[in-house]
This record gives sequence, C-alpha cells and structure tokens, in this order.
Amino acid sequence: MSKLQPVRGTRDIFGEDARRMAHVRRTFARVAETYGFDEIATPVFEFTEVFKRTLGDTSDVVTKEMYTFEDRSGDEITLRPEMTAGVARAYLSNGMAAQGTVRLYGHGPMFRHERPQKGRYRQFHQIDAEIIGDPSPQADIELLAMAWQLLTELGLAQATVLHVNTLGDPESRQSYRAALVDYFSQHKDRLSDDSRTRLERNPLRILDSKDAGDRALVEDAPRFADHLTPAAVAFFETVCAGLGRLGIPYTYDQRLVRGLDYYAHTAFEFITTALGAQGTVLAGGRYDGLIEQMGGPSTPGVGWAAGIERLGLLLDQAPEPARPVFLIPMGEPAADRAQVIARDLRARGVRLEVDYRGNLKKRLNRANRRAARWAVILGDDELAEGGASLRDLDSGEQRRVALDDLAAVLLADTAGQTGH
RNA sequence: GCGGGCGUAGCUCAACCGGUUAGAGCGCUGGUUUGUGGUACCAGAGGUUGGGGGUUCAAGUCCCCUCGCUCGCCCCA
Repeated sequence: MSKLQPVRGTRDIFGEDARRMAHVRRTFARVAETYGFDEIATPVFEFTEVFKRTLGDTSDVVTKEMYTFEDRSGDEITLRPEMTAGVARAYLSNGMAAQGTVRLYGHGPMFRHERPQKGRYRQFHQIDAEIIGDPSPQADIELLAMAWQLLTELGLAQATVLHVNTLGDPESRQSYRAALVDYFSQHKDRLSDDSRTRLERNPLRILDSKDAGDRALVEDAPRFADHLTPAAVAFFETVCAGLGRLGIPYTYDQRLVRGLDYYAHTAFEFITTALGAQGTVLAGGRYDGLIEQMGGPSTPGVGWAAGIERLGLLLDQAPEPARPVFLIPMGEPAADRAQVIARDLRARGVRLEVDYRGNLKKRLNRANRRAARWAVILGDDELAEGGASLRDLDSGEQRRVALDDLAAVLLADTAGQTGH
C-alpha cells in the first residue's frame, strides 16, 4: 500500500466530489462575472521570496507549512499556500496599476504541509476574489455582498455566520498592539504555553485562543475599539451600515484577528459549525500594506478566499450527473452506422453514450445505471427504413423516429437538463 | 510538529476465549436471452486480513515498529 497511494493529504477527486467542486467553481465564476470581476490565473508556484515577503518570516505558514524546494536551476521555489500573494505579484509584474482599480477572481490548488483533517488537505482548492486599488469601504461591501450571494446561491447562507471585525489603520493597530503586549506581559505566568509564544510572535492571536485560562484573561484585556482612530471607526461603520442596508446578517466579533502587519480595517470570516475544527469556510479582509511590502507602490487591496472542498462538503446534496442519451446498435452493420450517427449527434450537442456489448437487456440495464434519459435502439429493422427506435426510459414509451429527425427530437428534450 | 481512535474484496461489514481451505450483501463480468430496462435465477473474477517483525503447535485475532485513514491541538480554506 505504499507505492500506489497518493501523497499524504492529497487525494483523487472524481465522481460526486468532482461534481460538488465543479458546482462551487461554476457558481462562483458566474457570480464574480456578475460583479464585474475578470478572471486571473497565476502560477501554482512562485519564487519563495514572494510568500516570505508578504506572509512574514514568523507566520506559521512560512515557518512550518510551505512546500519549498530548490529547482534544477537553483532557484528557491514554493508551491503557493494562498492566492493573494501571487495575484499581488501579478498586479505589479503586469503594471496593472495603469488600469486603475482591478477586480480579479480565480481558483486553483493551494499547498500547505499540515496535518490533514476533515475539510483540510495538503493540496486543497480555493476560489479567490481581490479588489486592488480601491481604498474605499465600498469595495469591502461589494466583496462581502458577492460572498453572500455566492453562499446564497449555493444554499449555504443559512449554514454560516458572518463574523466581522476591524483591525483599524496602522496607527490604531500599533497603539492596540502595544497595549495588548503590555497587558499580557503582566499576566505572563497565567498564559498558556501557546499563548506565551504568541505574545512574542503574534500577540493579537491570543485573543482567539481556545484555552480556557487564556479566555479568562482575554475578558479583561484592552479592547481594540478603545484604540481605534476616528477615521478607522468611520470606515468600519460604513462597512457595517452597508451590510445592514443589504440585509446581510453579521456579528461583530472583536476576537477575530489577522496577525500580519499589512492587514488593515475590515477582517471577516464566514463560519460554520458543520465541519468540526475547520469551521472557516470563506475568509478575507483588507490588506492595504501588502503591495508596498512586496516592493510596489502603496496600493490598497481587499479580498477573500474560500475553500472549495469545504463549500462542496457543505452542499446538502451533490449535483446530479447529467443524463445522457444511450445509443444501442444491435449487430455489426448497426454498430458501423452507430459510429457515424454518434459523431453527428454529438457534434450537434447531444450528450451521448454508445453501448456496443451484450444483449439488449444488458444494455438497457447499463443505460439505467447511467441514468440515461433516452435509449436509441438501432437494429436491422430500423436501419432498413432509415430510422431508429427511441425509447423513453422514464415512461417506457417507444416509437420510431427517422434518423434525420433524431437530433432535433433529442435536443428539444434535453435542452433543459444538460445544463449542470 | 503534538495527543486520541481505527485499518478484513471496489464499497458496507462478518469470522466465538487465538484453531486449520477468511465469508456475506452490494457492485463488476458472463450466461439463461444478438431485440426490450429498473426486477429474477446461475456462474465467474476479485484478499499477501495495510506493510514488517515478534510471541505461539497455531495469529485477521496478542505484542512492537511502520505506513495510511480519522478526530482534536497549533494554524488555517
């Protein structure tokens, strides 16, 4: 069982899983286009620098989760652990600043070397949306509106809760961070081990610790709200008002944080309780400092990403496979004709499978198992008169149809169901 | 990276306090039937019981290691 197994944390996606994920992707693409986003596909690997600079040297993702290697020419390469860094790099590489604000969406595999769990893989897939170049809270609102519409169309809006918080502007953050460090340092002895390291590396993270002792301390910790500048407050209130106006339910969650310095203002997560410890299904926020940190001009940005597997897992039922037409030629001459007939029908858009083997009973049986809608039976009798027997596999009705009319008849019926 | 649970056919599961050729259902292939389905009957293929080592007259069953899956922690989609 060692050789023919996929690498830990990776898996083959087919059948129902593939259908669930395709449904998520297609729904997302449609909604994103509707909001005026253009598709972008960036490479699945980048120079390691790209992620190191944006994620910071101390984040968990960089220190212990990246798939990093040296390629044959000696370059340090990393499989992308998330999409934003690559998109930001593409924005700079292609001089997109000249276009003004850009709205980009994309999807694809991401890689993190973590312990797999339900809804968590080492290769997983995300959909991603970014608005780069727009400093206004309107951009945040649109992005959230789009996320909400996506979840609604997937039937998941009720299954998730939107948590929002503000991380303020840089001044707010610095002031708050200092206050937090000060406070927790005084109670260092009561902090959990994990949180003691957080205090060094990423003090905001202590706020969402799951440790009971930490939580007690957090109760009395300084509040971000008390350290926000008036401008930061105004920004956040605009976002919240927008959510209210659009009828998007949310809860203000002061413990929702992002560790890295380039984040600013809005942070949000859509959370479900249906996936165990992997409750976050779609998350994002504003990253006004990121592009500058990467070496570009100061450029605002907001975005979010969602796990396709997680969304797919939450769909209460998988999309049904499309129902094909089953072409059944009986005998050699019919089989020869069937090749041409099949090609012509497919060229006109009929979803068609041909079954050449076994007696009619067996073949109709297979047609059932493939959930075929129609069986087209082609035998000597039919061929003699240039027609075929068309059998409705739901009702059992059967009639003769001229070969020339076949495509029209089948397309008239399947038009409504071959969608997806 | 740390801790708990679990590994028997493609899938879901049997196999007593260790006991001799590891079974069943579903699925798959063929037949009853080159021409009418969702049913039936018959037959067949498919297992190094995840892998390795140990204890024993004897291991799917007990012990150790390892790999994989799974749940939680860290972190995150």
